[in-house]
Amino acid sequence: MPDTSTPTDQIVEGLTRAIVEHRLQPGAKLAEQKLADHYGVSRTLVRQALFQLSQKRLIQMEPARGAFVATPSVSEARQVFGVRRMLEAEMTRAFVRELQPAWLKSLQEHVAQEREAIDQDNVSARTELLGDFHVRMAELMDNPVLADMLNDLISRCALITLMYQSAHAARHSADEHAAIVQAMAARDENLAVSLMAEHLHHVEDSLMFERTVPSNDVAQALR
Amino acid sequence: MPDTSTPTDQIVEGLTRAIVEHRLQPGAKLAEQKLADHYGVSRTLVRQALFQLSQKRLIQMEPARGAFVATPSVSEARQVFGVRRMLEAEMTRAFVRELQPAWLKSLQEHVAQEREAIDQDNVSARTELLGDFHVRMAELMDNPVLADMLNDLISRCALITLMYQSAHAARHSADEHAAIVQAMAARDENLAVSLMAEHLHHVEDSLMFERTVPSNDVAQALR
DNA sequence: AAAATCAAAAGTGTATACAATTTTTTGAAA
DNA sequence: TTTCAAAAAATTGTATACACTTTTGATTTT
Repeated sequence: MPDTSTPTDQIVEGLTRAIVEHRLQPGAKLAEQKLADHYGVSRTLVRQALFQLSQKRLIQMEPARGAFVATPSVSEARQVFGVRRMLEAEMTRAFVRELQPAWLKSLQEHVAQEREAIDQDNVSARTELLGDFHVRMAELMDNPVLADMLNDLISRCALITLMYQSAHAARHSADEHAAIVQAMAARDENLAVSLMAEHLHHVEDSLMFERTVPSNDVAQALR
Repeated sequence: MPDTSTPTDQIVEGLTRAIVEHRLQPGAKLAEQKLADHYGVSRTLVRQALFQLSQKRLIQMEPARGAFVATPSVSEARQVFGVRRMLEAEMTRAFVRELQPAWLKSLQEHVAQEREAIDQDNVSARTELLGDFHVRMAELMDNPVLADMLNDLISRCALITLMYQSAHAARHSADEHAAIVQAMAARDENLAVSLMAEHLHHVEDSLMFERTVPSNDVAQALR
């Protein structure tokens, strides 16, 4: 496919994946020149990318000290999940009310993909798919504003989520997604909404384990 | 107070105000060099500010063509209000559940300020205050994640809202805010939630009038 | 007169240069 | 050896330079 995005977008993309997949440890320093060398561009473009990432709260910039992979606090994590519950409960309600057969099919296929990735122990794929389930709902409802917003929230969660989520918890998530889709198929609005709320509670509760300590080497993490 | 923000932040701030207060018309070209001259900095800083604004959807950047004040479509406006209803209904519920006396007092004072600005026909102040009512709730709940998110959504609305909102509609909004606070004071969770949902519907419905056409001159708009 | 064409001007995209700040290293004194 | 101080190196913040694209406007063609 022909490079549809700007160089800056590619850097944002690459760093986002590295952060969300935890190849870059929270707190890791992101030195501009090193990134520039890695991507074969000047610091100008790297800086643009870093500014964008700081707005998405994936990195934190300290004046004159540089950019660091964000280290969201437990309190911030709880706030993010709290907002997700507020938003997604009502989103689920609207989804069931406007439900179209094609939407169900799409979500069912999505859950199948999740299970495949989990069975294959593909951590980065399963992570992305588990988050995308929620974004997919917004997309199906043809609401890009909602989809964008969820995407941001979920990226932010990912920094926390993937820090802690076990394969077991991932399978649990996929099962809960399936149960939600089933409630939707039965047009049971209240059940779907409460399953979604519970699901988000479970994900939140499954998180706060101690972390592993991945590599801190930028060049290696970006491959 | 000692310049707490970076030069870039000041440009973002200045442009945000100019856009939200409609001194810069939707669609207006934002030429980098003109902005740089106005703020007495180089294009470098202006570009950083423009990128930030484009992420907040206040401006739209077209490759090699430059930055333009966003012109949100009616469909996008409806999506933004839809998301706000989803989010703020549940926020209102949580607010009443955790209600503290000091929160009520703060909101009551806020409504008083709104009415003062409306009585004095201070359009930019009333606009800001009417939006801030919603952000204030999130702040009182001590949830910066929610507050930030609402702030972004409301800025985005402002582009639409203030384009169309009459003094009459503004007073109506303030009255509805007062009614919501009253329901909160009575600890009537369901009433507060439904008043909030209705309020957002009313604001949305009051908007879609034809627009006036303000100045298109960047230098003048920024004073 | 309207449409098409091409040169000049203006504007954006990226790299580089340099000043200001922070971090690291070095070396001397306690 | 540890601690502190100063110098050196590395890094960030901003401005400028230049290539490339778009826009403008004059000129030619139909």
